[in-house]
Amino acid sequence: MKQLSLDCQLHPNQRVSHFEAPNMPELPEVEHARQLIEQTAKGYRIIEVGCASDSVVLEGVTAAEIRQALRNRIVCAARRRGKHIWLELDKRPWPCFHLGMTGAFHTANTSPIKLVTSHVVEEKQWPPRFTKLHLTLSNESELVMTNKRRLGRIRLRQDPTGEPPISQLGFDPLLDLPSLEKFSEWLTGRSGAIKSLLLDQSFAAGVGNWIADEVLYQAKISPKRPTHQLSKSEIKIIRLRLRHIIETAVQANADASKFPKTWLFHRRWNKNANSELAGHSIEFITVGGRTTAWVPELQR
DNA sequence: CTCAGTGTTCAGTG
DNA sequence: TCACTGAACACTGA
Repeated sequence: MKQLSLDCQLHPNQRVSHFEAPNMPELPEVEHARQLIEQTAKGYRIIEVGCASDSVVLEGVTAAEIRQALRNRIVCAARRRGKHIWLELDKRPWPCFHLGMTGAFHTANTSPIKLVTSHVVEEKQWPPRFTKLHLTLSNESELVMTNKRRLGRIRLRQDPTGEPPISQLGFDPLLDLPSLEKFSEWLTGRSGAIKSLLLDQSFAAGVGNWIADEVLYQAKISPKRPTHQLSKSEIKIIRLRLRHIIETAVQANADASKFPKTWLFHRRWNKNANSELAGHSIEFITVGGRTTAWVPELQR
C-alpha cells in the first residue's frame, strides 16, 4: 500500500477534525460531495494545488496540466450530473471528477466551522491516504479528493456537459426526471432486465446498485422482469419510487443511518446473516453482472 | 489465502 | 444495433 506521492508536496499539518463525504458513491453521496465542495470552496481562489502523478486516475491529463489549470483560479460553482462532479472556474478548462467505487472528497479548515450537512470524522492524518488532488483555498480551507481503488477519474474539459462522458449521460432523476409519458416511452422501447436498465447511466444517470435494488423492492417488481412487459401502473410506480428514494437519500445527506428503517438498504450488506424483511427472506442473485438483493415473495 | 465489491468500459458473442 | 457476459482496472477487508 504505497501511496503515490504528491508531486507538489504540501506541508502536512495537524487538524482537529476534518469532514468527508461517506463512501458509497451513488447519486446521493455524489450530491453530498458537491454540496461539501461548494460550502468549502465557492467564491474562493485556489492558492495551491497538489496532484498525484497517477496515470490511472488522471485521464488524458498530466498532474502538471491539472496544477496549471487550477492554480490561481476562483471556484465559481460545483456542479453535478449523475455521478459526475465538475468545478466551474473563472477560466477554462474545468476539472471533472468521478469517484468510482472508493472515491471521496474531504475538507479541512484551520478553524473548523460547523458544516451542517457533513460528517465529523476523527482525525487520522492530513492529507488523508490515497489523496489524488489537494487544493488550498484563499479562505484557509483545504479540499481533497481521495481514491483508494483508483477506479475514480479526474479529467479536464472545456465544456463538461458538451463532451463525453457527461454528454452521454441520460436523465438525472434529481435534475430532470422525465414526464411519465416520456419515461414509459423510453422504458418500453428497451429490452432486457429492468434492473440492468436502471443501472445504465445513459438511461438514468446516478442510479447505482443499491438504488436500483431499493427502487424495485419498493415497487414490488422482480429485478429480472423484462422491461418491455411492465404494465403502465408498474412503470408509474418505478418512476415515483426512483424519485422518492433519491430525494429522501439526498435530504438525509446520504447518511445511511437516517434512511427509513423499512428500506431494503439496511439489510443488504451482510449476505451471510440470512436477513429477513417484513417476515420474508432476502435473496441474493446476479443481475446485469451485479449482486442483487431482493425479496422474491414480495417482488413479481 | 481467497474472494467479493458501492463503478465503468471494452472485447467478444449471439 | 441491441443485449448479454466476462474481464479488466486496483485494492481493501472479511
